[in-house]
Amino acid sequence: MDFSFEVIKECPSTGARAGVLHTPHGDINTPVYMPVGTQATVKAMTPEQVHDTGAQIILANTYHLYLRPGHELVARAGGLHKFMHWNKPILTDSGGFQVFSLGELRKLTEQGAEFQSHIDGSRHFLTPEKAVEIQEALGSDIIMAFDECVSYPAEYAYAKMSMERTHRWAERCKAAHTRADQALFGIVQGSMYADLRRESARRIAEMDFIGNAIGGLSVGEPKSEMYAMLEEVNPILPKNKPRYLMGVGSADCLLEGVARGVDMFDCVLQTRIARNGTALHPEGKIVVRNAEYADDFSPIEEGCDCYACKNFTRAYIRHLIKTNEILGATLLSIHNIRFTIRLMQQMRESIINGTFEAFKDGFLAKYNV
RNA sequence: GGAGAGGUUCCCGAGUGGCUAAAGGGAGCAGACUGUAAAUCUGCCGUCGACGACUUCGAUGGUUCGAAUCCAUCCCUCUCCA
Repeated sequence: MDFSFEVIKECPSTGARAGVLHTPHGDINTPVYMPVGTQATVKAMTPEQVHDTGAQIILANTYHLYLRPGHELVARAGGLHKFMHWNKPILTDSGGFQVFSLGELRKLTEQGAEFQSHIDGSRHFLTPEKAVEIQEALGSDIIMAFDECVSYPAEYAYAKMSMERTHRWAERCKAAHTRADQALFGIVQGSMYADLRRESARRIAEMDFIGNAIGGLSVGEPKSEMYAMLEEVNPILPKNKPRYLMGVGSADCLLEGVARGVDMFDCVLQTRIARNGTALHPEGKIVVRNAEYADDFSPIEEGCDCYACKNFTRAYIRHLIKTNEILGATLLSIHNIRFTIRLMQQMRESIINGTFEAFKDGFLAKYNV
C-alpha cells in the first residue's frame, strides 16, 4: 500500500484530530498546511527555503503546468519532483479552480471544460480523463479529481446540476486513474446548500477515494457559512481518511477548520500577501509596507524562529518592499509560511496533549481577523 | 559678448484664451488579497469649517467678460557660437 492514513489522537471536545498520512515521498503529519507553488515553484522561494519552513508537502497546478511547460516535458524531465527539485510530497490541483477563476475564458459541457489560454488565447479542452492523464505525467503524489468550483452566490438549481456533474466527473477520474503510487482525492461540492453538501459528501465518500476534499468554499461567502458547510460535510466523510479543505488558509479559518475535523489545507494567501508587503502575526496582519514600520527595528514577530525574523527587522524588510527588491517578497514569504506551519504544529501538539480547544480559544482571543 | 530654448502642483512631464485644481508617469499615503491570469489590483494625492469655497502654473504689471495659456518688464536656468 503506497498510501495510508492513521488518526493518532482526537480532540475530546471538538472534531480536531492529529494524524499521519503516509506517501511515497514521505509521511505527512496532520493537520497540515501546504504552501502553493502553482507553476512548480513557491513564488520567490527556493525549494531549500520552503523546506526550511517545515513544509511537508506543496501544491502545483495541472492547468498551469499543462500550458507551460507542458506535462510531457515535465515527464521527460523525470517528473515534477525532479524537475523542480522537491523531494517531498507534491499535490497537484486538477484545474477545477481555474474553471472558477478563469471565468469568461472557459466554457463547460458534460464532457469537460474548454479553456481559452490566459497566456496566448489558444483553446484547450480539459476533461476528467485529461486532467488525470496530465497529473499522472507530472507524477505528483496526490492528484485531485477534476471538478467545478462554483462561484458564490449560486442558484440552487445550478449548484445541484454542477454538483452532480462533478460527481460524474469524479467517477470518470477514478476510472481513468492508473498509477498506484498516486493517491486520487475526490472533491465535495454543493455550494452553500446544506442538503447538497450532505448529498455530495455521501456520494464522494461512496466512491472510496484515498482522501476527500471539500471544494467550493472560501469563494466569497461569509465565514460562518463556510463553517456551517464544514459541519454538514465532515461528519459524513469517513474518519479514517484525510479531509482536505481546498484553498483555505487564514489563521482563524485554519483553527476553525481543524476544529471541524479538517486535516489538510492549502492557501496562496501566505505567499501572495507576502509579495504585497504584509506579514502574518499572532495579533493579526502587519502591513510592513506601511510608514509606521519605517523606524521599527524589531523583527516581524518576536520569538519566531524563521530566517526572516532571526536576521532582519521590520524597517529593513519595509525598505526592501518599498524599493521593490525581490528579497522583501522572499523574506515575507518565508515568514508567512513558517508562521502558518508553526500554527499547524501547535495545533497538532495541542490535539495530542488534549489542549486543543484551549489553544484555539487562546489564539483567537489575541488574533485580529 | 552673440544666438537660441525654457521656467507648470514633491519630482519628471502634458497643456498654449473658457470644457483646467490643471493629462500622464513617478514618489508618497492607505486599502484589498483564502485549490495564484497577482512582485497584482483599488483609492487618495494644492488648502479648507470640502456635494461648496479659497489660493496656484518664475516675479510684477497689463490686455480680456475670462489667462498656466496673449503682451511688457524683470529674475533665473540650459544649449550653441565667440
